[in-house]
Amino acid sequence: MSGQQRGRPRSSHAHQAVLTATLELLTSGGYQRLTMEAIAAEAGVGKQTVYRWWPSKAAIVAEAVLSGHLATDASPLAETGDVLTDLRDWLSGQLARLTDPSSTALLRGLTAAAAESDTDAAKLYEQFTGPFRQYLVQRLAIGVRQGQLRPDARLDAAADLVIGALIYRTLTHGNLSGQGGADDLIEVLFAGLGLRAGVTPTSPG
Amino acid sequence: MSGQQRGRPRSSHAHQAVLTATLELLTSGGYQRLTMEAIAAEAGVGKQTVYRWWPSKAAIVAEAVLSGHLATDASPLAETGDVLTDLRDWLSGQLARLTDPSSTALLRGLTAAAAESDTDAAKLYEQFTGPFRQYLVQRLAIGVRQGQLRPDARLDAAADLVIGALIYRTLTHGNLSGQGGADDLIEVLFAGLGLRAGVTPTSPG
Amino acid sequence: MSGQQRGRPRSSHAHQAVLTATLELLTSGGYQRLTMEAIAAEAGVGKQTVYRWWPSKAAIVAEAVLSGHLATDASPLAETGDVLTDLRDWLSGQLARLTDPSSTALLRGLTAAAAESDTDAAKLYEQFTGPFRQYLVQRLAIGVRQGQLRPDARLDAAADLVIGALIYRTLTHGNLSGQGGADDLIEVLFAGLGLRAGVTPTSPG
Amino acid sequence: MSGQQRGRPRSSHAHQAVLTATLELLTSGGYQRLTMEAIAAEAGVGKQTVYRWWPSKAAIVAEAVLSGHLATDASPLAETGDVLTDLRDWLSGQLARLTDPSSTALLRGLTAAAAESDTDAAKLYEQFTGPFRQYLVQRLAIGVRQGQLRPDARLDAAADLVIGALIYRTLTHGNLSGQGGADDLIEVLFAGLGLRAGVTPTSPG
DNA sequence: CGGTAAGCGAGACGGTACGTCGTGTCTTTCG
DNA sequence: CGAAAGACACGACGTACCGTCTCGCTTACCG
Repeated sequence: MSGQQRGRPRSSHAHQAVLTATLELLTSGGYQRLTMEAIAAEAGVGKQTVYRWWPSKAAIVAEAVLSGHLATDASPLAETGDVLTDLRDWLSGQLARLTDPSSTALLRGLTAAAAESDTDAAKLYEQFTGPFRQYLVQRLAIGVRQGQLRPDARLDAAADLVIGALIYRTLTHGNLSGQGGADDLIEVLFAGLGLRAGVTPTSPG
Repeated sequence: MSGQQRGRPRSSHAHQAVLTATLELLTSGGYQRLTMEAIAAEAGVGKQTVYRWWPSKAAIVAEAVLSGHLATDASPLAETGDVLTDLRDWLSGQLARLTDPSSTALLRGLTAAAAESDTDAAKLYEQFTGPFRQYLVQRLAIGVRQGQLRPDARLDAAADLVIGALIYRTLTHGNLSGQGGADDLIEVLFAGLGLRAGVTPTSPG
Repeated sequence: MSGQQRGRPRSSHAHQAVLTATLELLTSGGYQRLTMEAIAAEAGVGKQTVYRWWPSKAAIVAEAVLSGHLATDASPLAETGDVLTDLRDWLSGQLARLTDPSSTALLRGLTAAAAESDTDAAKLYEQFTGPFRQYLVQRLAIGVRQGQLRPDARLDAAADLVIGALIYRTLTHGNLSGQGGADDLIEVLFAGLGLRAGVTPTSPG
Repeated sequence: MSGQQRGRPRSSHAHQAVLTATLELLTSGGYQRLTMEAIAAEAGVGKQTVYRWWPSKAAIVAEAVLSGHLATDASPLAETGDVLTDLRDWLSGQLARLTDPSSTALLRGLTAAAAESDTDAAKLYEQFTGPFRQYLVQRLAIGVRQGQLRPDARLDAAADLVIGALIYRTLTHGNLSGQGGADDLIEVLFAGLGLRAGVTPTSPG
């Protein structure tokens, strides 16, 4: 009878409350207000409980991101059949979202969490950007299969360029011009991917 | 004129010592060791002196970057006449530098400094990446003038893509494959810039 | 009942250590060395713990005095049956003790603590001198009961005079002449200034 | 002789302003507000000027007291011919003055200044209380000469008792009962504790 | 009358201590 | 035996004064 549940079981309620509190504090007050004490207090949870489940602030943020508590808005790209349009729309949407203060707060907080921990940094960042990267590559791969893109296009590198630019622009430029910014990136990107005949990579207008 | 010198003039020695100490601590111990007290102690300076000159840690790092105390290795691109070669070499060099632990520590510290201050973030980041961006655009502009690149190429967007990718890869990937990584990025970039006939953008077999 | 014990109880060990450290620093280095940081360090205690228990330095000193951690040497007067002898001996003893550097350091520190806080001053002083005052009045009262002193003698006023003189002499005179000083005070106390016939010293009806 | 006047003479205006500022700060805000910087600022004087003239805060207070900038109200006792009345009136007046908040602030500040400096303490205190003591002894001596007091009365000891009691009562008791308090002290002083027959209070020859 | 020397207000300097806040660990009681 | 509560040792924060040190500017005496 040794394998039996002893003592009080872990409270999944506490677990959820911590993740929710983390979201709340991160989007509202930035990374500065995201202290372990504030998380515990906001969640109505003992500090020890937080430390029992997560080794660091970065770990909490990481799980909050992965578990969907943080609205990262990582959505698959549309598949209209035209990879150019789909990518442009997706990129415009992402840039639009990044004008929202809570999104920039989140991204900045994430960056801070990554920067502060030598060990968790890479992991955290990859977990956060992973889904975006995955959706991007998936859609581009379809474009390749459909003959719209060169078969030997470096999809991974392209995804890195796109995501890196998104983050970089968010962190540096105060105001992002939603549509124009996307078009410029698209412009550079698509010719690089070897867009074939009949498709004009230039922007509308 | 009322704005004349009153009281003891500010010590440029103290000023320099703080910037030097900031570099030392940032590259050696990471952003965690970069406390105001450590900076003051390392510089042999009173804390008040630090606060008298800079309002925040981010501001110190920003000036340390700009003043050249931090070896950011932002160098102009070579001009061999072949923009492809020049960009590839430069990119390889940057990626190689970013494998150096002190460089990643610096970049991470910079990111942390940017993330911790809502106000200084954009400014700090732009100051740090500004020179890189400028050199990139300059060389690409020459390529345009020499007819190697499309006259309507979006140089700014290309620079954003490159720098964003550099930072992103540094923060996420533990190990960067110096040559291959650069080639992939080059591959995507150059066709996008409308590389003309006779120049092969593909990587070495 | 809502007022029940929650969380970790306060450490009486820390409490004691602070009082002991206060004594040590006060008697050895004077009030200047008695800083909150020094107390915490000497006691092996966090500063926060000190502030959690006491609102000010004066409060710590006050409790250290009351709790007997500070050797104030407030002892009852002997009862040989002769109030004159008992008072003279006690007074000589106190004056002798006050030639001890650590005692003067303590008294001076106490005075400094009292002076630095408008609110705690009176309380602190009274707590310190209270026992002395009490023992004095007690012995004098016995003298009255035994018919050695006038039944209408102002014992409180006499005690104030004695204690005030002790403090005053300690703070002003560098060197106190143990025996002679006591005798002079005794002389005045017991016989007064010897008001001559026809003059009534008592207060108006 | 080399000791002749060279350079700009010291500004008596600055000197006066410092003493006045010291008074102002000491009586208004207590000893806590009496910082060197506050004195210099209030006096409109450079800090160095203050340090050039006085080695310590206690020294400033001491001179402020002596120079009459501080209204210590040390006045001679009246000489109506009746030493009892004169002393009682004087004592009542002093106790009345000591109910004034600015007077207690001054006395407390003085005590603090004395307590904080091992070296200046005695000197400072004696300078402050000296005049009071002197006036007291003078009047008592007249009483002796006029045959109202015993020729062998210990006048110095009596003065110490009176002044000590005044200070002690001010520092400890929140409210001093002007008249009654004086009468009690007078009672003890003049008639003593009324030692009964057969007991000789005098000291050894 | 110009030179020289010291005092002047101002304020930055290297320090120390302040009182607060956050860290990660611990020790209670309660469920 | 987990979880809340919260005290613990520790260390960094940003501020206030300390006593010292330059600055540019008087204000005297001097040769």
